[in-house]
Amino acid sequence: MLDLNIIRTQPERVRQNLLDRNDSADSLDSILALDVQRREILKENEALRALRNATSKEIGRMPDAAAREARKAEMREVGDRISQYEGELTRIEAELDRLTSTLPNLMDPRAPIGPDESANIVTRIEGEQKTFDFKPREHWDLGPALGLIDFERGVKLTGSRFYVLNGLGARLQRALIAFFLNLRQAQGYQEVYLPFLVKEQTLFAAGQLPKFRDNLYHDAEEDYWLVPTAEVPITNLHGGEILDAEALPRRYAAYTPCFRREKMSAGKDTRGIKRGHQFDKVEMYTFCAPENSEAEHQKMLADAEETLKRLGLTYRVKLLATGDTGFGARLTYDLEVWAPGCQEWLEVSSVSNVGDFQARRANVKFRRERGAKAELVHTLNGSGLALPRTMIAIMENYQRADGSIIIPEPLRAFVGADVIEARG
RNA sequence: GGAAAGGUGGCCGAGUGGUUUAAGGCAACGGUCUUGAAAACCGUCGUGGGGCUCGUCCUCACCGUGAGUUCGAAUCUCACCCUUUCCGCCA
Repeated sequence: MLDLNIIRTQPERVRQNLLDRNDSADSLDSILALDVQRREILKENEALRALRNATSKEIGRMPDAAAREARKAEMREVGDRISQYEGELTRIEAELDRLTSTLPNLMDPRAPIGPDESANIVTRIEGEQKTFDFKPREHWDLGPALGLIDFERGVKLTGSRFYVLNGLGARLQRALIAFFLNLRQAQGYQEVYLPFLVKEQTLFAAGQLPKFRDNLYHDAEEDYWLVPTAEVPITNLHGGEILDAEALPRRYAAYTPCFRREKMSAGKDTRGIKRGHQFDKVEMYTFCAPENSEAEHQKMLADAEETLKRLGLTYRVKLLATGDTGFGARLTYDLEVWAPGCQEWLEVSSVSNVGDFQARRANVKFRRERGAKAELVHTLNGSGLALPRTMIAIMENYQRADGSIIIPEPLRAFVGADVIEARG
């Protein structure tokens, strides 16, 4: 959520931001008009309420019954007018909320300006794209061949874009989760285990609702929503709280499955396990003071990169353009890992500084010192990492000519094997 | 799922229609006293919105949430949510 005061005082900045994001700026003028209306009515309504409060007190002290009744009649009329104004206010505020809650965050000026992903900038490539003396196979070929991935049975159980992991396939994923969480802990993130079902307000605070309703799974019976990322529950861990300055930064790491309807990317990446309706992820999340969010952003990016380095995977860092940056983010780096089988750079992490955007929606504040005014914190989130695509990268990068896959050293203890052997 | 009790500021807790401007206490913070500390005493001590004369200012809202009754609601009515205890069920 943007600060209404910024919308009011710097409307042109907000308008330009919407245009840079390749978003519509149509609602802006309505918002400004509603804001003026709201304050006019509020002012008059408050004057009436003040009058009624004062008069009601008088009535309580009046000894004369007739005079009392006359005053009551007057106040009945005032009450009617208050009701009218409040009906108006309710209507205006609902509309104002509806419109402002769909405005995206203001971009960091360092983000390249451009309408879509074509304007993203690759800032670095770390490592060499591996070469093979045979033609590397794609994971959708290798996985079933080694008995790691079973696409048919996933479809049988649920439908398209669901799959089953078997044996060492399942074990490899579990190993990655344990490896990630241990690394996060060493990097200063506290592990949390969270509900995978949340209520509507939790999704609103994280910025998923109302705008991205179509991409979420919802249980109508209980009015619960399946989390699309751990970012959603973590954002609300401190919802409505005022944190002590000494408690910041607060860094969390959580493993959760993520559920996405993928309505917005229907038809894209249907092959393999790159884009399912359910996938696992370890997420990093930080609450900090505003002046520290840039440093925390760099730390989180470095922490995510460290994961890929330890796994010996080649990756590149992208700075996302205005038109490709997520709704709540001010600045986002994507990490993309090289998959030599399908010959693609796969996004395994997205590391964003969200500023006070989610903190305002979730009402998370901190106090610099006793007696100081509570201020909104900044929040940051980053994948650390998405599991299926990391699995793809490992399978495709560590495959050998005979069809077997070497397990990267840091995972061996967790998997309990050094190699996934080809089947006879 | 059933029954009962409950939900008031950071915490405890009073408040059943108007002297409440949410009492009182605890904790915290500032001060006086003290060689220092404790004690005692004095003071400060919620969030959000709006206004202008921008202040140690005025005003509105908020006592789980939402409606309702009333000139006036923390207080009365209705619905819902949550917590605790007991019962049932269950990994």
